[in-house]
Amino acid sequence: MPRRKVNINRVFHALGDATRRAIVEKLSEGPISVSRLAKPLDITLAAVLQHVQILEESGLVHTEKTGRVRTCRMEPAGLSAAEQWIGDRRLFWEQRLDRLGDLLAEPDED
Amino acid sequence: MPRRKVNINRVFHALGDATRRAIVEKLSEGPISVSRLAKPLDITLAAVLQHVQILEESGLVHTEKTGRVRTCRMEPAGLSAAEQWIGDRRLFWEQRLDRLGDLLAEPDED
DNA sequence: TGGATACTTAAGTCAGTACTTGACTAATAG
DNA sequence: CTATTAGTCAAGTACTGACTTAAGTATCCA
Repeated sequence: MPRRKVNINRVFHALGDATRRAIVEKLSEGPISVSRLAKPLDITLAAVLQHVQILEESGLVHTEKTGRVRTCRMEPAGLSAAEQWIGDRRLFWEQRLDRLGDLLAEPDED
Repeated sequence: MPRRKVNINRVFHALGDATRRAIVEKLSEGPISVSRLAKPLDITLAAVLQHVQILEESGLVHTEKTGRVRTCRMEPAGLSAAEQWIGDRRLFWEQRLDRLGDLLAEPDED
């Protein structure tokens, strides 16, 4: 159950940034703190936090603070929403090709 | 075979814009001219053209000019690349859950 | 208690992006 | 041939978005 409603608009916007995709890649290996997320990235902790917030608002990521550490984890529903949007497009595309194929396959020569 | 190399970075960036996703939605129903693409959108033709160019550079869309009409069509490889990136993330996520499940499932077996 | 750690917040900078306008070219219909 | 249609190009503007710095809070450790 997602803790926050997924917004497809925000999800795609969030994934549009390479740094945020790098964060998602890291998070898909498992939960991790903000500062450990920041370590391999060449930007300040404050900047990483901003990215994390955007990811959280999109519904892709959930975070939780325990003591002074904020732990980030994937919220798979966000990615699923994006995947489904893409899948829907492919569905349209394939249905269209099917109809096209039907037309071309018509055995109506004489 | 894609006419242009797909760049995952550009693909996600292109999909990050709502207007461009609307264009992709329209194109997934079938090829269409730039001006017909522009009609339902509340922006100028020039702006639409700019979006189409970005989509083309990302490898999501292919366009071709015949006479004075430029026809745009989907290039499915672009969407597939994005879908695969997402799928890969989910794979990592699920593998992690599996390992976690294994640990939790058998406290005193063997 | 005091210093280090892990964020958090606010403000500001700067580049990139979406969009417009206006002038232009090329194809096509009357 | 002329008018219209369809797109193209080049500036220019306004806004957004990524990033930084700097100062602040809360927690943890010795």
